[in-house]
Amino acid sequence: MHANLDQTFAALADSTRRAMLARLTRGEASVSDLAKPFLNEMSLPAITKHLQVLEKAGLITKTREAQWRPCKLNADGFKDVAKWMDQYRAFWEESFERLDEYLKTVTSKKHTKGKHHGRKS
Amino acid sequence: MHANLDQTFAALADSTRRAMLARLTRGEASVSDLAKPFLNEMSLPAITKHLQVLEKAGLITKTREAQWRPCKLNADGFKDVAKWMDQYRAFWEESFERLDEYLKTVTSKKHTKGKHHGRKS
DNA sequence: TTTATATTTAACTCACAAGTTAATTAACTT
DNA sequence: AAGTTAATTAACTTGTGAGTTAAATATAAA
Repeated sequence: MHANLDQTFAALADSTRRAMLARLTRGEASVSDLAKPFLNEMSLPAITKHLQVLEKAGLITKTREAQWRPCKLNADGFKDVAKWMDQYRAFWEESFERLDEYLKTVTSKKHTKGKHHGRKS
Repeated sequence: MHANLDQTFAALADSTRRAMLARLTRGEASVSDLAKPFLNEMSLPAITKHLQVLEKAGLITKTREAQWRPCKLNADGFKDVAKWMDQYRAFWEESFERLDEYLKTVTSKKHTKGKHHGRKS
């Protein structure tokens, strides 16, 4: 099932779904595990739908274990996004450097280096 | 005008808008420049709306020059996405490495290294 | 001042995403 | 077999995103 970027970005455009992904960085979780933080805000079928969106977007995979459906992150979707982002990396990293240059001219205090995700000094 | 991730990802979930961003990597462009490739598929007001979405998402900025509105990429939106992606980088890069390991076990041919965007060997 | 070019706003339609409740399927437990 | 827990499906409502056409605004050129 090959997701396209439209689906993947659309899946990411929802904070509930992003929170679910964040939870999954700490390891596999069942649907009800993932649902727990949201059951005061929305119903279980809503959760099921969110997970279906994430799965079709290639961001998670769901397996079966007795009556549970363990979910885990799927690298495919993330890779697609990362690959797409790569064509813009030069642009926004350059803009970090412009900021650095700027700060050097207006600031006497030293500003911490390596703040920008440790990349490119 | 501070965009949130919901808006930014939603803006990216449309191939017309992504094509506009791609065009802008080659430099500033007016609304009608950006519209040109799409005018057989959609009207000019539709283009205007797409650009408004991109602007509110913090992905482009629009300025004024006579009757034109030159647009250019805005690093802010890209940084936000990149920052968010960073918390998953370890995960999907690790999965590249797992793939490397796997390929070593099933393949006798050498497979090219540094293919994965040159990162992490 | 009129006309042409560039872009936006207004008002509307249509499709679809996100939520709901009620009913259903699936596997385990007693 | 009956009951419990986990998750999904069905059917529906509602809000919003993406497109439309027609009209309005803004600047430049004649």
